[in-house]
Amino acid sequence: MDRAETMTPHDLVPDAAPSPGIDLAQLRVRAREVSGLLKLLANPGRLLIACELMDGERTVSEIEQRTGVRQPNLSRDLARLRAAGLAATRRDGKAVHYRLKDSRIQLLMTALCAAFASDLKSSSVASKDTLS
Amino acid sequence: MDRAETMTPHDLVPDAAPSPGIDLAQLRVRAREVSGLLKLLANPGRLLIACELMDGERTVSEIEQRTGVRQPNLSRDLARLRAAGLAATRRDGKAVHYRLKDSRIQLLMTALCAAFASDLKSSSVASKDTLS
DNA sequence: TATCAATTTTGATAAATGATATATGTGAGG
DNA sequence: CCTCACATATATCATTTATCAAAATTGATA
Repeated sequence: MDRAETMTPHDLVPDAAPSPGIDLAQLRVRAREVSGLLKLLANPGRLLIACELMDGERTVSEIEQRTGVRQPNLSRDLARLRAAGLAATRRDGKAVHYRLKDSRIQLLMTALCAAFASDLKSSSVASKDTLS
Repeated sequence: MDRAETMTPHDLVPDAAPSPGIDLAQLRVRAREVSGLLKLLANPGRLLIACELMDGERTVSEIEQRTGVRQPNLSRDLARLRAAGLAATRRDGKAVHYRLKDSRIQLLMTALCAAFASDLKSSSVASKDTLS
């Protein structure tokens, strides 16, 4: 296929780090943990769930309606978020309210918004997952 | 098991959005695309690879040495990054140099650094993946 | 050709996913 | 108290996808 196709001359890309002062050390050391967090968001359904929770507390049924993720799968995904310490719950009668608990996921979601917000140059990064 | 166990009173968590002005609309609309990008980083090896490329251009062998990802797997992961339009290559004799191409992955990596940099309260988000 | 660098392929195993069925837990009425 | 309906949780299963290691392949240089 197209192995090393682009072949751009190096001169066009200064070899320096793009963002000068960022500290990658923690990321390297905790690569497992970080990638685990990313994996939780690396699914269209769970990403939509996270979007919902960014708006504040939401009931399971509310999330189901608004994301289209089917209830059993939704419940499973919410359980995953809880197990990872990213979400917490509160029961009010029959309904269970979910909310985000961990600040890192909020930082991350905010960064994602910044990266994709007014980003018209949509790339080819795609996924084959369906939506539950 | 422990269904809705935490039961924290709602009062402790104001229902308002944590970050006021962020625009989740794009994230929702492009959930597939975004989760596809996240999936690429949602693996310890690939995350380490991305860390390397944040520092600038790197040869495949350099990345192999520094990340410990075995060469055939490394090559496949780099190919994924290329296919997603996130990385570009330049050949110099036998060596192929990789570099990051897309600004979104850089924003994302920077955000990850910010989220995990001086974050001592390590959570239980973990992954079972090994390192290639 | 011999050799080193990088890529692709293959096969085995594990994990995620989506669908469906079933169970639990809670409040409302009888 | 008992049962029903509703909200949520869990179990299970078939299918897809990701993972890693090992082997075979291509590319470039000496």
